[in-house]
Amino acid sequence: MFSTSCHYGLQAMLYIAMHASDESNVELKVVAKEQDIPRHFLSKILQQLVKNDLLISMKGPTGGFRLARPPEKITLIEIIAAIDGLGVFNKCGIGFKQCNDKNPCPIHDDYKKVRAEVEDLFKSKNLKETVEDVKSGASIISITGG
Amino acid sequence: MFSTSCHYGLQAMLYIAMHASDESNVELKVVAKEQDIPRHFLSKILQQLVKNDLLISMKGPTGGFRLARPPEKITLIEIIAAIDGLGVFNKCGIGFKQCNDKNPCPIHDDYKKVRAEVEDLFKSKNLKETVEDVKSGASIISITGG
DNA sequence: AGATATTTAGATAAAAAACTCTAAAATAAA
DNA sequence: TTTATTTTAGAGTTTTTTATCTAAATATCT
Repeated sequence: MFSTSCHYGLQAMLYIAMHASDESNVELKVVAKEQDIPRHFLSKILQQLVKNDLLISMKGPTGGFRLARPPEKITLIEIIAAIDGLGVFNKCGIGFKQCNDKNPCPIHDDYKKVRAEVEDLFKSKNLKETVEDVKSGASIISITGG
Repeated sequence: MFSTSCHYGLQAMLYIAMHASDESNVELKVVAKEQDIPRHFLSKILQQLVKNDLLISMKGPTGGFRLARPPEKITLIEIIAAIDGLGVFNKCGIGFKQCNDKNPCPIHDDYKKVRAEVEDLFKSKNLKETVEDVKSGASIISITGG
């Protein structure tokens, strides 16, 4: 569904939402280690999220990353949009370039419907909700990190 | 969602279902040209579909490819299974390896549901239906080929 | 048998994605 | 002001995916 980079981005954002605050950052190396993501690769991804105003970064000691906005104001689809783009939610299921509402492929209508459901799912879920889910024990985001 | 190979495989199967019969084959080069797929690349994909008993191939003049079974006995998910495998329908939406029903990620339940809907869509659609859709003018599978 | 047409197979190449390394820039703390 | 620590940036590598080329195998037709 999404690229590896996009998965890493989502995972990292979830981790940062859990562990950073208005007064404290979480370091790249910690995210990388806890979420088992290649450090330098993650570095590029977080830079991209900074550029897209989803994260704030600070250099030097006590530096690191924190959310650019309150977690309830960041939905998962924004993270996807920043990394993979929203193309996935607009592409033909069979890969026909010319497929659209006027020129539908044999599964166009059905596929369009479920595609929209997936999109709605990521659009409706924000980081605050994911943090609450993890803190309540309803779900997990890493083996160690809860 | 699926790899380029998988898209090509689906497109080619749809084309062959439209243009081959019990007594006639359709040639690789025709599928490649009409569906705008790189010829030698498509060759590998069709070989894979032959090995998975979805196509029959014949060499020499009048040779080519035809369906291994009646089109109503081939569902789209079999094509996907032969090329990409069914992994897509079983993977975490956020990319967590450890995510499952016991250890759910924050979107596990929702994602699982829509993932199953996508799977059902490809499971329920067979090649006969797609051919009928195209022949009735309800949908298209290529610019030239109807 | 010979000519022609087709798939099969293997080697190779190009492009994209995933990942690594090193050095520079910035900043907090001692 | 120096040192230590962290992000940033750019180049470079590896792996995977996508695509191409050539020759062999097979089959049809004359």
